[in-house]
Amino acid sequence: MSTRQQTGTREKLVSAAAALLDSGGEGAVTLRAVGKAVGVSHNAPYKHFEDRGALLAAVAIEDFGMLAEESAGIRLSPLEPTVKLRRALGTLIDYGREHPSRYRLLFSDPGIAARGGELEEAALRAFAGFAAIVGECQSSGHLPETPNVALTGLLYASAHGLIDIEAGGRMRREKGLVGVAEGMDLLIDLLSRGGTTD
Amino acid sequence: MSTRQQTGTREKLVSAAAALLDSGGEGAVTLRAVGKAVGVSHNAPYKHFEDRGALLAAVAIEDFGMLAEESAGIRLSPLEPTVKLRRALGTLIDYGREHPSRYRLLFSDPGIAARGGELEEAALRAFAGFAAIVGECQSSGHLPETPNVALTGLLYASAHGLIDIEAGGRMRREKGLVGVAEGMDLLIDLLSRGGTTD
DNA sequence: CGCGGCAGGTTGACAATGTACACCCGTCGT
DNA sequence: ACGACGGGTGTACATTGTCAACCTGCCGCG
Repeated sequence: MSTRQQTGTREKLVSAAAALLDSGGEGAVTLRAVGKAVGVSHNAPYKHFEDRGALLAAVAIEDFGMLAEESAGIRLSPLEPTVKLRRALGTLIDYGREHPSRYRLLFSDPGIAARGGELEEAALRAFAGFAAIVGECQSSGHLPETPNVALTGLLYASAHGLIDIEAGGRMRREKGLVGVAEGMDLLIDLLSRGGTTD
Repeated sequence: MSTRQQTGTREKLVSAAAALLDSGGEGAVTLRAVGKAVGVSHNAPYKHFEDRGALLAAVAIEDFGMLAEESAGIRLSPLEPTVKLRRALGTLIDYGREHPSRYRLLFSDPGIAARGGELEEAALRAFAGFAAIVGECQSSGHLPETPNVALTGLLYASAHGLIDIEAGGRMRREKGLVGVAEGMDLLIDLLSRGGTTD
């Protein structure tokens, strides 16, 4: 418990960047705008971040941490494994719906992905939490005995695909495409149906 | 048959943009660079496209058409339904591997998705071809009787997720994550196992 | 034939933006 | 007392999308 509120300009910068991301997309996150939002000059961010990408990466790290925490909370809760799984996927879906640009930053931005280090660790932590939940579903016989990483990756990728497509503006109802939540439910249903048959 | 090779600068611009996309990512597609590659001035593109986005959209439309054609070819071939499905997904996967930036442009770029019209039609045509193949698999009992759009959307989204994650640089072998092709195979296997049980 | 228009191209200018550099100030450790 | 250094500021610059004014060869029409 710490690493928090030391009045830091740095944290304000990260928050401002996240807010801009939400309101205007990645393009709206200009160093000048971020600076103005915090009340500093457009060059101040450079005292805290290597470059624009590092600022975005900081946003991503923070959000990955948040997602990992939620995931952990769900895992430790006394719910049925499949319920946990659906709930974990639900938080991801909600996050993607409420913060499409941030979602894309974390999960779909090549520029960010390249920037390893701390960010990569944060991402892996989040993934690991999810994997654990999938593992519980497998142990309890609700999901096939496929190797855990493979199945987790598949579920994660499917969720990502659905969310990403929706976030990208495709998958409108008019086209008859299925929604994100329905899509995941469908997938889980289909997977668990073939589950017990080894 | 026409609307083709009239020596047009326009087509050269599209090709150059596609090439730059391949070699240096979306960021490398500057109007100046495209112009230089074609041998015209940096403002020439404006005589053919509304703005930079329209140029990118043209690339996307062309590629969507190509993918739709491939899809149609596969559908009309005398293969087993599931083989067709795997092959159709395979072409998508290959396309994503060979042209990651272009793939993202078509399937994962919010700026492009917003630009409806001709592009949307092209995308829907490609999707329809894929849906038809999925339909064949369902009729032949190889895939569950779930409503076609839903299942198609799910398969398409899963493939997209896997490809997108790989294209983004995540999903490295070292992390133990499954590869794109293996992921799709796994999904199809799991789905078809529960299929006949309605 | 002459000529007006127009598609397609050119140059120049502009504002926004990421980034580099030089400078400035207040707080500490010594 | 003081020097270094974290955190800030302002200026400057190259790159880029976009706009506007201008040019130019071709084509249809009088």
